[in-house]
Amino acid sequence: MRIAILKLIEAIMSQTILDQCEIKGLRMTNQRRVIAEIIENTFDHPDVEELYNRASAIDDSISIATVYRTVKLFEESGILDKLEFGDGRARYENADREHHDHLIDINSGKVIEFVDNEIEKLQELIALRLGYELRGHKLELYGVPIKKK
Amino acid sequence: MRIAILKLIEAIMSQTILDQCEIKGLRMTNQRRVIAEIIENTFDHPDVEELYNRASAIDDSISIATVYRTVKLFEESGILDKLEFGDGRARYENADREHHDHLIDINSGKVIEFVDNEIEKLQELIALRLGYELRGHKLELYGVPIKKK
DNA sequence: ATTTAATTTAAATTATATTTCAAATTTTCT
DNA sequence: AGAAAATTTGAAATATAATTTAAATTAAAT
Repeated sequence: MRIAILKLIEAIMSQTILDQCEIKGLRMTNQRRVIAEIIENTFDHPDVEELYNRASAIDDSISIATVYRTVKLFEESGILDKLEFGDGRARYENADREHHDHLIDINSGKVIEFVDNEIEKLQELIALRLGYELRGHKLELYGVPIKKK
Repeated sequence: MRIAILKLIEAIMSQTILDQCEIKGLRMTNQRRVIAEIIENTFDHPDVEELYNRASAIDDSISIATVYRTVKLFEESGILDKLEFGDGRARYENADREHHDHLIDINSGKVIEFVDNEIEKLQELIALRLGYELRGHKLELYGVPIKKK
């Protein structure tokens, strides 16, 4: 019973991207539904090209121009976050996803996600000290695995 | 006397970019000298366009192609560090400068440098917890100025 | 000083992300 | 269903950072 209530709350809280589109009165085309669906179930940071590949696998009539238009639309609607990693391409992630940073294994290239509240708070504090309100950050740690004997 | 010794040590330690070019056997043209000079006395993070502007002010025969070529050469020689913020252009700074992180004003694009020992230590700790030995990191804070009344 | 090899210039080219266009299609409204 | 408006397609166009090219210049070596 309590579990049922929790699930209900969860259902109310977690709007799907489709719901958000609905609320915002966006006209829902099949292309937008496909892209929304992909973003919904994506936990990485695809660029437009990659989104286009994934979308094409589901509906191969989608054009890359539509992907560009849709991510722009979704971003302006607050559904997507645009990320700029310095490689020239914009990357996107579900704006609903929880924040995380990355640790990159410089031997294997493996990427580990982590969140550390202390460091999050410290960053805000540092920004504040410098007279700024923190709006975002990018933290990447580069390391090598510690050998165990 | 002790101060004199300190100054001597400092002189030995702090090679100019010109010295570094010498050591690396790079052919020294006037254009390269001008660019080296600018970087030596620069404490911000100019992009190529900006370096070109500053260089042109000193020697207006310098072409932007040379600036591109020279920053590439200097970067490959470890004289310059290439920075990639999210705006598509590469920025450069003297590789000799002490480590620091960056706070980027997302309204003006202004870049503020900072060092925070607590956050440095915390990063090592986080890496350690994840089973890694920290070898490097990249931290950028993005913020907006706090309005004062 | 002369020679050789590297470098520079200015313009053209490449590379690549993103936007735009006209025509065709699809969605929404009545 | 039918009409109007928005959207999509595929290709072409745009924007712009970075690289390359050929001819001219310059640095370094002899």
